[in-house]
Amino acid sequence: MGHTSGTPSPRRRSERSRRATLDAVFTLTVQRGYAAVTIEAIAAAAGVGKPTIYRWWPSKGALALEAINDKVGGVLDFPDTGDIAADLTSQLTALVALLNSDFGTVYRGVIAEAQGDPDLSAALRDTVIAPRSRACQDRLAKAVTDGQLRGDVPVRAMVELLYAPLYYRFLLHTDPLSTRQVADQVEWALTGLRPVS
Amino acid sequence: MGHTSGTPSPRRRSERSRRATLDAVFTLTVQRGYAAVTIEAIAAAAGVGKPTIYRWWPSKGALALEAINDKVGGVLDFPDTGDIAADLTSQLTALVALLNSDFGTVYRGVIAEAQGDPDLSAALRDTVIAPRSRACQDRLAKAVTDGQLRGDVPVRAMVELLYAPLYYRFLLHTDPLSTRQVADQVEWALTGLRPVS
Amino acid sequence: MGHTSGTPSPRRRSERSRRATLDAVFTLTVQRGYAAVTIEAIAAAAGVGKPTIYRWWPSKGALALEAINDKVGGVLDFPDTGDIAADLTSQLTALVALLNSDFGTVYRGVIAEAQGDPDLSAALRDTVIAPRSRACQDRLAKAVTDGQLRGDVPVRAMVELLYAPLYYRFLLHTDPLSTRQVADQVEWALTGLRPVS
Amino acid sequence: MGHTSGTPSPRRRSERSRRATLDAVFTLTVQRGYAAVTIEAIAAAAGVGKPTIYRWWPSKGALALEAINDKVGGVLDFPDTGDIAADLTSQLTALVALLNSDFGTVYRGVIAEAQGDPDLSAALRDTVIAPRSRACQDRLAKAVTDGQLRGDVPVRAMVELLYAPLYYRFLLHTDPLSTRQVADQVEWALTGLRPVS
DNA sequence: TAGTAAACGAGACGGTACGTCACGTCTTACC
DNA sequence: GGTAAGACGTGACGTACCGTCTCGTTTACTA
Repeated sequence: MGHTSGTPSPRRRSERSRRATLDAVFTLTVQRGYAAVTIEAIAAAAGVGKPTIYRWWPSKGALALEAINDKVGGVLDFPDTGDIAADLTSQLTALVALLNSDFGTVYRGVIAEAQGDPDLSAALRDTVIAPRSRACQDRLAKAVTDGQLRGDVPVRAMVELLYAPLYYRFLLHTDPLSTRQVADQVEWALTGLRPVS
Repeated sequence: MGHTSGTPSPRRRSERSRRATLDAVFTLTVQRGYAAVTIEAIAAAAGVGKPTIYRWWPSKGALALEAINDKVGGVLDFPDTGDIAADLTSQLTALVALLNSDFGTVYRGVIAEAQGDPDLSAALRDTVIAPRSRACQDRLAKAVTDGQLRGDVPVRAMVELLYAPLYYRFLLHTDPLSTRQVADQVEWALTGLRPVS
Repeated sequence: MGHTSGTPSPRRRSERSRRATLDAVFTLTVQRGYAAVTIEAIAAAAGVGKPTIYRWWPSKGALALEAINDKVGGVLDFPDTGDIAADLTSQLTALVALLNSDFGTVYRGVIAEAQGDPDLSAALRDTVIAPRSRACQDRLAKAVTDGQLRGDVPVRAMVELLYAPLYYRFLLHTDPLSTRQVADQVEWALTGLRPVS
Repeated sequence: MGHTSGTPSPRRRSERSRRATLDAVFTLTVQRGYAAVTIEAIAAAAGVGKPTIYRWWPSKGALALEAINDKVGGVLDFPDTGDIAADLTSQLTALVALLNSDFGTVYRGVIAEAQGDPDLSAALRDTVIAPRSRACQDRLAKAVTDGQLRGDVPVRAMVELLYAPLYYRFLLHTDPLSTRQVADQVEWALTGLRPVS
């Protein structure tokens, strides 16, 4: 839907146009906010024709998602120092820094758009969230094996307990995200809210 | 911004138009999805003129937010049976049911729109999230006093640890929200992820 | 076809927009040539929105046709001095002058466009050509009654014999149209149309 | 204008492509109407690359004009039975038949396009109209010499008096062209052109 | 019990962006 | 080297909504 034709052969594709388009999405979104960016403006800023954009991406959301993945694509490995609390803290701190950067502005827009676009939602989950969640789950599983974490809680639930508060603040704007709180939040998630008996 | 004139006197306001408009937003959003609903369609469905809508609401988001608050407005009291785990479970279960209903569709749309609209974001926080968060915080504070929860963790952080995973699934669509998992999730948040020593 | 909706009520129509649009078509066509004029350019030059144009006219051709009729609308009466040759000469001379003016540029464009648009072709025939042809036929019929023209040649054929050479030069650009040749041309045609003495 | 480069050497030119292109123009124009035919569609239908078309023809009009000349190119000789009325009737009847055939559809399109394209207009005049007009003029001149036509009317004007009514109906669609009326029309025109006995 | 001023429905308006189409140019690979 | 295929930048297309602005018409307070 939206494609000019049925997925053209990428052999003759202009890498120059691809790069300029992805860069323009990022720049414009940071400047004006995601919702205010139009495909026309992207095309103009990138020095690219609109049909070229529609030839390769079905929507602004798909374009922005690729821009995001293009920016942070390779970073997938989870640290393993042996200390699960320290590893989680360093990883979550990095995520907070990322969400507070220009990247966060674009990411927020994509998440917003995905609320009304199932295809984009699936792509967002599959290319951004799921891979990182899995990397985290692997590290948590090892911590379980090491005896540092309980074995009777699904690692998927652990991931949510650790990451969800960050997204909560990121998307609902109740409190600003700060890298300084991360260590405490990890600790509270690991220790639980009940008093030490 | 968006108002036809400087805040008209609400004395002569037509309650019939207000009701029809709010109902139309809700119905249309459920039918077509939030992003696909236009103010023109709302006006037509409600049998209302466009200027009437712009006279009373600055944007589709503000309109949808009022429709939401109109739907679940009064429910603000937090149960207190003396058992904090049970109270949290019942409350979170109710929220999950709500998010999985038609209400969730509209709510999702408003949250999405708020990502690019600071006014709407603030209104969403102040009228929907903050009051309920405060009610929960009060109940948690009492549980701290009762010795059921630790006193060295801020209640705001507790609220996030409990609610955030629900919003995480609601907005990122990693896993479906189910009322059956709520009790376990509450338990894990309260107990922590470390093994029982 | 092309209408935004099914013929809106003309009661609230903006006369200012109508005038500005018709004037813009004329001005732009004279400046750039009919084929080079776009509806976007018309809208911009008239200070009018594109949808307003599409609301009231189905195509550029229909718009240009109305501009033409707006320009020369009332002139329909055929002179009658009693001398058919003189009357035809004055009328045809006026037509040649018109075709050689800015009007001719627009008229040519409409005739060209009508070649591929049956609706426009019919409208052109019914609103421009047929009424004037009929007026001429009436005058010719009177000349027949007066004994100045043969009665055994259909007046429609007479009209063609008189007018067609003008259109021939106008559209095929074989020779320039000149007002000075008109009298001779009328004379040559009439020699054949006069009653056998 | 439009040429990819400055007139390539026609020695290596593919006759197969030329033929297929000219045939495609004709077929598509008859099928869809001249205005609706695009160069892309011609290229696709002919199994020819677009640059090949632009290499050899400057515009769709030039292409269609060549297709026309390719179709009726050789027919230039005017009959001479000694009877000018009969010769004119047979020739004009043939033209009417041609204009009412598929050829007429393409021809109409070219004439329309020529209204806004001086180059095409000149080419149309020089390659189609002028040669046939000259052939007719020659025949008429002989008839003058033979004493069948007046000597004081320019043969160019005679040509117009005879041919213009056909083009008038062909382009303005006031009445359908019929081969049966031709003899009468020739007669009416000639009555004026015959020498005063 | 009018008179009147507001809010109202309807919808035309000047705009902006949409997603598509065809243009004419250019590049690549083949023959 | 001419050719087919087709991606490219460009720009106009006709449409959908935007938010504003008249219009007459209710409607409900005032006098």
